[in-house]
Amino acid sequence: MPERAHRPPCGACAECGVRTMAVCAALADDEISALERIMTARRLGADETLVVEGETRKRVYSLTEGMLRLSIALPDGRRQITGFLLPGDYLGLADDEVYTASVEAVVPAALCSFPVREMDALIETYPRLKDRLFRFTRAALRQARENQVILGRLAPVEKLAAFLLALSRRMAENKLADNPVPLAMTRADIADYLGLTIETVSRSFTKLRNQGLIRLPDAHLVEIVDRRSLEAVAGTVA
Amino acid sequence: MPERAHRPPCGACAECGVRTMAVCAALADDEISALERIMTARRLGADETLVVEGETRKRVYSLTEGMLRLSIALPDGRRQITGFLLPGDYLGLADDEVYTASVEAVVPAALCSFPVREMDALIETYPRLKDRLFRFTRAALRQARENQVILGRLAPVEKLAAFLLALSRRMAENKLADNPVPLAMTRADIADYLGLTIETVSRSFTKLRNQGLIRLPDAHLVEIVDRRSLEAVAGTVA
DNA sequence: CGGATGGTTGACAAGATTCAATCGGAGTGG
DNA sequence: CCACTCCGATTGAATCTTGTCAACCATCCG
Repeated sequence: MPERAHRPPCGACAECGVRTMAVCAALADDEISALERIMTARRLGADETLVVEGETRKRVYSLTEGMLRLSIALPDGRRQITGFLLPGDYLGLADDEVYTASVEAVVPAALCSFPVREMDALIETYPRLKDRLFRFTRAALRQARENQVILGRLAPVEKLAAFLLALSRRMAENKLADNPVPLAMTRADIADYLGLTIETVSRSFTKLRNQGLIRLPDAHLVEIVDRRSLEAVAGTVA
Repeated sequence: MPERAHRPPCGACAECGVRTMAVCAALADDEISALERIMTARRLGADETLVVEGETRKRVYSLTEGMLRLSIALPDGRRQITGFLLPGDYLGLADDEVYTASVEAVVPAALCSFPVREMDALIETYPRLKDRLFRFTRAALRQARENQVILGRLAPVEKLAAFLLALSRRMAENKLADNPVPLAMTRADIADYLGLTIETVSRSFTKLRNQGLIRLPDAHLVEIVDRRSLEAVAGTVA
């Protein structure tokens, strides 16, 4: 059977790596075709833009591979990254009419794309779909509030420690390598996520390394050596 | 007719000041009794604690009068206020099993209290109730992300400007005095909300006042004199 | 009247940002 | 295959902002 354009990036939903974690997990195997029918596969190259804040919200997405960053820009160029999306995460939870954040690929990514209208219809048809999205939204809200604590009350090293632990935890939840943690994003991304400068992020990495809490085989791979102490540094946030 | 214990603080739902804004607005006048039946009125004195983070989530609330603060504490005593609740706001959107934040009254408050179990049942009975709560949750998520920008990327004066504008806007939305804005909370609350110290908050107020953007008849009343310029300072956040 | 609480202001110090230089790896082109 | 360039990351030094500590003020309440 030839490949169709609107097949999930990973083949069919049945064989999808995030089948048990993503939105679609709300649907049984015999219901999934309804979702497949309105779905389009989409691939993004590194740093490619998927959504620009302010655009009308026409499509929603489910990430299957790679990593995305959500960011909000200030008029003068400053930028705050409000979250990183991992495979299994849903994109479009927060917004109604227009996107309130831009979305770019951190690394090459694959996602399932759905028209909002048709997805909304499906949500009304399958209550468990709505429930699952509701659950996702609540989790996102908790995480955003957790981030408020990190941004507002932690010192740079503490922020980084909390970030690494949270990332490791989420990677584990989504069944990805969680130690050593591969850091797909750049120092600039981390800085814009934690409300710091790249220099301060770099120095914080060095501090954690010198204290023996982490190892850095290279700049994009973090081995958590002493999780307990790292948690102590993070103030048990995350 | 004598007052019953589980009447809304403001009388019956029909005469409630937030009837058109709160969760209950999802129900028609002839459906509201279902909500009234599971509801208990609750009043809080200033600084009284309603919820301690970590507790199991047994009840959810709808605020009818006053103001609440949501906060998360660090083991060493540092505190981040993640949000202020105004009349019409719902309490319990983010959490599942346990509360992830503490809740205290900023000023004397009145609220409708619902057992989670029975509320959940009602939510399943009245789809519009669920939809409204979903909408509330999305709005809360957007606001939390907005706060991430404020906390992560704005300078102190900018933070305060953004805070005052956002508060004024929300007060207007909830049909409360929006200019001059009554500041129910203390400088310490504002500091813990914006990730600053009380001294820096105080200095920022003084700066905005000296620039002629606001007037401060007293410490708890802010008149926005030059909204446009204040927005410029805030970087059009909020 | 006096004490307590919350707010403002000042002086100082600590810490992060800024600016600048260096390093290292990846990719390119000769 | 190697040299070169470019980009990201790290490190150092100076600056500047914010936090800290302290004093002072005003108001409220007993």
